[in-house]
Amino acid sequence: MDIPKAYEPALVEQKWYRTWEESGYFKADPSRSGVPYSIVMPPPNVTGSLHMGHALNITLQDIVIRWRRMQGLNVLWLPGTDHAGIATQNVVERQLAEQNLHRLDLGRERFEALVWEWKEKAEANILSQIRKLGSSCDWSRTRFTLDQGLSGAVREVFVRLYEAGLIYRGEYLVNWCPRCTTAISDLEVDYRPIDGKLWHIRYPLKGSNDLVVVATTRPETMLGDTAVAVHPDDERYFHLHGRKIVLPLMERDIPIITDPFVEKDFGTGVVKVTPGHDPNDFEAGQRHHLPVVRVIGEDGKMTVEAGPYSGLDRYAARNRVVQDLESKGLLAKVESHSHNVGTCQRCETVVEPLVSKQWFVRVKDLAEPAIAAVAHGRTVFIPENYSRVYFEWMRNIHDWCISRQLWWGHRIPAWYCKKCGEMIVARIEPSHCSRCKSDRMEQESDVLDTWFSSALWPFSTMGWPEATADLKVYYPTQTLITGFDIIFFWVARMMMMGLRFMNDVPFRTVYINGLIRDEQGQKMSKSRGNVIDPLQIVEEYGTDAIRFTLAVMAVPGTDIPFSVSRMAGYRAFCNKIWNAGRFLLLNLSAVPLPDAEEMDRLYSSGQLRLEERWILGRLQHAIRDTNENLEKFRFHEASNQLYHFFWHELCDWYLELIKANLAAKDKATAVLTSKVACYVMEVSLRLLHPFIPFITEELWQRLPHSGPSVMLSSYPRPKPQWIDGESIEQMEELQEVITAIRTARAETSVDPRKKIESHISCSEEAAAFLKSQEHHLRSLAQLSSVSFNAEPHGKGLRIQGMTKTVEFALILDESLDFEADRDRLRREIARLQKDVEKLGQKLQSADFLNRAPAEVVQATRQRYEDGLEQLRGLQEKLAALSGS
RNA sequence: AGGUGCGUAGCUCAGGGGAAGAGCACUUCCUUGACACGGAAGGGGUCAGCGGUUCAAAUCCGCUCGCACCUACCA
Repeated sequence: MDIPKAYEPALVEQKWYRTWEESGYFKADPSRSGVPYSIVMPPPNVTGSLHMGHALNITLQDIVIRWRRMQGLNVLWLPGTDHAGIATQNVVERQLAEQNLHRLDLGRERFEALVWEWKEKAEANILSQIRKLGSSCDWSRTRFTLDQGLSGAVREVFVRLYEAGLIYRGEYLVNWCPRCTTAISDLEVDYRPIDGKLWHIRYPLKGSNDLVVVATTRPETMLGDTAVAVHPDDERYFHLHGRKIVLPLMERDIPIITDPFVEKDFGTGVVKVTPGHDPNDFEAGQRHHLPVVRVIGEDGKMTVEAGPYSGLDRYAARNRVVQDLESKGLLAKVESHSHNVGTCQRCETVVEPLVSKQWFVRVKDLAEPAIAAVAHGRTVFIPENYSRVYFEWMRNIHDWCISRQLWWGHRIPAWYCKKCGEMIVARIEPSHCSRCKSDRMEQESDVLDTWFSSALWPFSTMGWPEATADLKVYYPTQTLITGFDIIFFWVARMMMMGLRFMNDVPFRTVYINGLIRDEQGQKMSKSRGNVIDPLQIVEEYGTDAIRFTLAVMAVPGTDIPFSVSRMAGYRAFCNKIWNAGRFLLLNLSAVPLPDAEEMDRLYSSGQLRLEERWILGRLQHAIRDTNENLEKFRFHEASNQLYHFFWHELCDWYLELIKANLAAKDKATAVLTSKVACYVMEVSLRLLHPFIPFITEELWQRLPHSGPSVMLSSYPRPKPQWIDGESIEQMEELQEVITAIRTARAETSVDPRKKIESHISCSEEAAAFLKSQEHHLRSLAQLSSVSFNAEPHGKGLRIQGMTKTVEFALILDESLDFEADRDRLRREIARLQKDVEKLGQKLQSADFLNRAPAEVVQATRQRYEDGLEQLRGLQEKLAALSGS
């Protein structure tokens, strides 16, 4: 048998992935039987390549999908990518900038062509990375948000919402990025603390020599002031009510208004009102019907409305305004003041709030059913507290600005008549104006916010608005797995759109995965230089190792400090699995894999030995736990528990215990042992497959199996009747005795290879049991002989020890370290004494005896008595040793 | 300002009302024919602090301290 000593992922991953894909194992078929189970993959942006967050997200989805597929469900996992408007446009713009070019130099068409070129490359790269992670998604259904089909869905939704009055166009204050030269939504603004200044400016009161002092962090906006406001109840300023201000520098009269939005305690309690450049002021302006003066333009420079400051950059204008005020004696004082400044999430430029004509979705009516759906549990968040995050935002939702002044995205399906100005919103480009019949129509140049198309993803990808078989079978999807950072951006909007256009929630469960951080818990970022490239990790450690690591660390909703050293531990686990398989391959008698009936027969035939009944029982536990944990999306517990089962039960004990029998000269014994071992291994591989698909497939194929692929085999279901309490207890006893003997040997520095004589005294019952397992005692504890309840013959030195049920002596014919032995005994005695004391106290308490459940009291008493007895024994041994 | 989460072994983290867990690191020993990406054994924790509920609290509740994050907004 040609099987390498160490698992080499590179040799198997590509091979199996290609086989799976080419055999069509990933393909969904709406016409097949089985309960549908679908997931749409959160589409990665075509901005670059996958990061660890994607690796986590994709791994978890694949685990769920492979598990459900093996359970026999009718599975669809639909992959794809997102055009990511601003982000992708920025990437290409940056490349142009390197050649000293701007997109305006190219024009819209040529620029778009360039972005498409980029997209093709990025997408190909991303999809191949997704493959490398072992993802079993249906590639025949791969979608891209700018695909023809999806674009059709976008248009359809836009038109329907417009016709329903839920989309409107108007002049409002929006967040504007002067660098990207586009509007961005509230969610795309990051606030950062900035050490700024608070300028106190004297505003002359009209018709008097009085001055009113206002405080501002943005003096340049005063050029656009159209009022000054005070709180209506502020006694200090009652005399100002109804008066006017002569706005300095601009020398125009503006009213003093009263409005409760003014905070009396901040600054001077008098605030300048600039409806054109501040969200609060904009609203105040609407309340008081103030004119809007736009002094800062879309390029971040002062407009003609700024008079003498026109053409200056907004920051240059600030300096000039301050200088001019100072020279006129109108600057009362300057304080340093730290405050939050909004910046563009994509390019970090300070955002300029400004009034412009934009498209909006009226969102209240859409939000209501989406709130209700979660409130009624039609969609459930895991962990559950994220529903609070969702509610909080949904209940305070603002209209959604969906237009972007970009070139990369879905062009808004609105046309304007160049002749009469009529606007037409339509599914197909109108050939002429419906009002004046002119054929000089021009399409709206704005594109839609990326999230507008992403919001349709769960159904647009399945062919909506056509009534496709996919939609019928696979919508709503079962599960969405995504990060908390896009609950508002994406999850909430999919909820709204799904309910509106499909009349049902887009997914039953939203599992929120955590953020991947570095080992020190720092966010991974290029600027910190702590980014780990998942594909590089895959090359170094293998896909299975990274997948298992991510699964083990995936505690729902909490961040994951990704640790390479920890992953090395899970690579070792893969290697362990490999070698367990290798061991069987090298030692099995040639037997076919026993089927379920044969195993049932064997189990009830009474031929199975302790270790076999035990491991079959433990296997059922593992099966049950894995299924239960996956059901609850507890990936970390599912995988951790499998790790423990496979390594520390199956490998450490079971495989060790069957070695002799596997190699037994007695053919029947060897065959029986082989059969059970085959079975245990085969089930374990199936159990592990969703987590570590490659190594399990490779071993499964090499070992006795039936069927074309482990990924198509059935997922193990527990057989509770194979959980045999007696074998588990007996096994524990055996393990305890073996471990105690090993400990005694190790601590007294007996040569580990030396077979030694042993003597055990215990109850008749225990003796009978241990006698039946004598071969195991000998091989695992390195004993030459075991005698029971008889005085040891021979006069060698003795090491003594005990467990709950036995006392033992190991006979040596050479000197040994008695002091070490005494030390060991003293330590054990001290430890036991503490325990026993604590238990004794508990048992003294009448409250405990009366109120604690009977089985707890019983268990406590048992432990107490065992402890006492052990303590007595140990003290005797110590005394004997000290005497010698 | 409001909210959420976290503080458990040297490090990174699970667990969660009835005997402290994992990976890595550490100590000692072992190249015995699955595996040194290994085996055996071991050291190491008043589970942030203070109070409360309970027969029983690392676990539930309250407060304090420290650390993250989210939302809102600060003229």
